Amino acid sequence: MENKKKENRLKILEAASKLFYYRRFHEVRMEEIAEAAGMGKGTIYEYFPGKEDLFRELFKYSTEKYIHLAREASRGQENSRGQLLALLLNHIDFITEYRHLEYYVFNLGRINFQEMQPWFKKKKNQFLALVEECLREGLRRGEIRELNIRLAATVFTGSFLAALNPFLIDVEKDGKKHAAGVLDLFFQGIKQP
Amino acid sequence: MENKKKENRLKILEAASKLFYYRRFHEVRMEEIAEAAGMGKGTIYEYFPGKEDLFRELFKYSTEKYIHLAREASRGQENSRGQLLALLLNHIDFITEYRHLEYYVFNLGRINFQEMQPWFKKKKNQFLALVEECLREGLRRGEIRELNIRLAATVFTGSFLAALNPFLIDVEKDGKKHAAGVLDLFFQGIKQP
Amino acid sequence: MENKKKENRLKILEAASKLFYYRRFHEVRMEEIAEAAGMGKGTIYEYFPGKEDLFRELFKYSTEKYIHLAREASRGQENSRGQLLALLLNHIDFITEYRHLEYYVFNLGRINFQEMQPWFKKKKNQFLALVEECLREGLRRGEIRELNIRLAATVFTGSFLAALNPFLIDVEKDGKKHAAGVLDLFFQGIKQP
Amino acid sequence: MENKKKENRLKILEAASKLFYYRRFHEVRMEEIAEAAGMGKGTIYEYFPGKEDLFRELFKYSTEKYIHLAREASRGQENSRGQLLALLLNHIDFITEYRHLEYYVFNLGRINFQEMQPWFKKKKNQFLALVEECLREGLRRGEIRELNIRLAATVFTGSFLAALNPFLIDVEKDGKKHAAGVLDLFFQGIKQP
DNA sequence: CATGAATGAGTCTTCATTCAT
DNA sequence: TATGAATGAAGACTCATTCAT
Repeated sequence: MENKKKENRLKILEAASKLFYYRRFHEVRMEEIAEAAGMGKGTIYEYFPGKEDLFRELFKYSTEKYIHLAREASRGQENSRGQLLALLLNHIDFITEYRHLEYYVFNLGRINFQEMQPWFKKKKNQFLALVEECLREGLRRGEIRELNIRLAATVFTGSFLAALNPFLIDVEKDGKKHAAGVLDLFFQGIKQP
Repeated sequence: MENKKKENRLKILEAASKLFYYRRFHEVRMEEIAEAAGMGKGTIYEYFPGKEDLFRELFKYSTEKYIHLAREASRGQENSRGQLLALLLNHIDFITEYRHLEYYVFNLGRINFQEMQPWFKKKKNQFLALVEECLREGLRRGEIRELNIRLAATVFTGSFLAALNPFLIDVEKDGKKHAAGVLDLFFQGIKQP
Repeated sequence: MENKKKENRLKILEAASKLFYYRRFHEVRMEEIAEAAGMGKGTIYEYFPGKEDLFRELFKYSTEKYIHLAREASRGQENSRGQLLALLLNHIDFITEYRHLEYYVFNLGRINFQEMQPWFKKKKNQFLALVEECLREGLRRGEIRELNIRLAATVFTGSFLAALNPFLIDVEKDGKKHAAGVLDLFFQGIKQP
Repeated sequence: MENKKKENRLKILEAASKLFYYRRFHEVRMEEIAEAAGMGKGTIYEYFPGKEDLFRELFKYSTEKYIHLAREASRGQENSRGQLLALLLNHIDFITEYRHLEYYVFNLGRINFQEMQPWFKKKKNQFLALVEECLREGLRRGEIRELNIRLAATVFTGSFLAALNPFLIDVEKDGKKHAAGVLDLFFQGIKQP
């Protein structure tokens, strides 16, 4: 029974995330979510107090999934280049396979979910710490020059976004093939040596 | 009369953009926008056919303003480093002073404004062309090594998106002071030479 | 305009009171009230914040109307018997003509409208004061024996209820013809002299 | 088994009557009633077909209880004054101890339970007959003057409704101490002899 | 028999939009 | 041209009721 409960909760989150990706909050009706989750309208309210709450839970769920997958990906790589490439490729996988979740992770922060700020800060630091760890080990192994680790981690993460932000490129078409290029740029810089 | 018309239109756009920054589309009522713009509810409909349209116009307005300001900023810089720094600083200024507009430029792309896709693509290319131009000149002057210009432009732009994404850093506090650091990293890369 | 506003408010109150008399709160839909008041559903919300508020306002409106009519009725009677009879007849008129309002005046007190208790107490005392005034004058004129005026006022008012409570008689059929009998009993008592 | 059935039915009625006293029909949820009765939501439906039915049964249950207690009270009194006082005191006891039931007996009549009208009329007459019996015996014994017995019974009953109507007095504080006063007034009248 | 998870009919309420002034 | 009172379509949410366990 406890299992059924968790399962249903997940069904709702997954259904909702897909619907919310293409349409904004007010464009998605609770009834649609229920239908997509294969249950009755009223049932959603057994699992979430309301639409707003469901939306916030989605935000949490997505962020945690992303960080979890990133951690898995970087594990089992031997050098920092491999680890960072793994993070890049994972990112592209995520925004392709879970593109409906990516929106929450990277863009919802700006919206005024006041009460979630502390939680969000924690998650952000968890992810940056992961990148920093890769860089720090690279430094130890002499793969990376002496530099501001936190800044580098931030910029690296930003380069991911460069690879995906619709203002810049079409991820689905060009994402994966650009990953190595992005990483090389990050490693080598653009300056004439 | 023609002037009054333009003035009112602008008043509405400015008022709306501020309200939409902190709250989502469905959280802002037309009446509020009217009030903030100093006019009656019905009057907005003299200038925009509806709420959705107003929102899209906001998108256009913001994007054009951003590109205009970026172009101005890069002008009058002598080397590519100066130009790129100018773009970075302009970006930070923009997201500080016009933070309520930035949202539209960099995040609304993902939302399915089907009919605006072509327009959006054009604008995106206008901006990337500006960055590419800076890089290409740097290349000509020997400041920059041989590389894939378009990719570099994309990554560069991504790097300063990194400088603002709330998932990563607190722009208001840390934005400006990181600009040079971000640029240096972009120029030098992270690899041990 | 100010006039139109008051007029509409009244239209709603009158329509609502009729509907609420025969059916309970949850049985009457806002849409019905609107229809009965000759306006659109949304318009009611321009005049009352919600259904509950409308209900409470109805309570106030009815009580005030009753007291107003009672005051008018007792005026212009020369002796206490005439005044009390006028009150009785007015009561019967009220519960016949405004039967839909009477419910609120005499029965809603028990329901937990906590925040209205002080207001309600004030109204109750206004009415009892009116009855007491009749009795006190009767006493002065020697029409009435020495007695506890407040108690007598209370019992007199209760006798009204006797004349109307559906647990006891059918007001519409038997109300008016019993009024004088009730009053005589009140004056003479039932005891064998 | 048959016993258990009755016991549960009573548990539900008692629980429901308490909840309905302070809140209106639509404010009390079946789940609450079930909880208060110490059973599951579904179980109530084993005993009552629905919420409305439960409410009507409550009405019957309360009315019958009241009449039963009144009958008991008037028994064993020697003169009509004693009997009427007993009825008054019983009424006050009832509305104090079973205040949650009183509502049904004296106020629900007005609500349009069409199909219950005949039943209700019968009960009403049963009670009035009880009061009339007291008066008739008083008349026989010469305690009471010649009068319209039915009217007197009605007014008497009304007089103690007065003793409880919240429009008039605060029963809990003032109820009992006024009983004798009310009765005296009823016996003596207010007229100067 | 007892239960409570699932359901969806039913209703309040909001708010973009209209239009008479 | 500007307005804001009136409107009703649309949707979140509640809760009586059902029924599989």
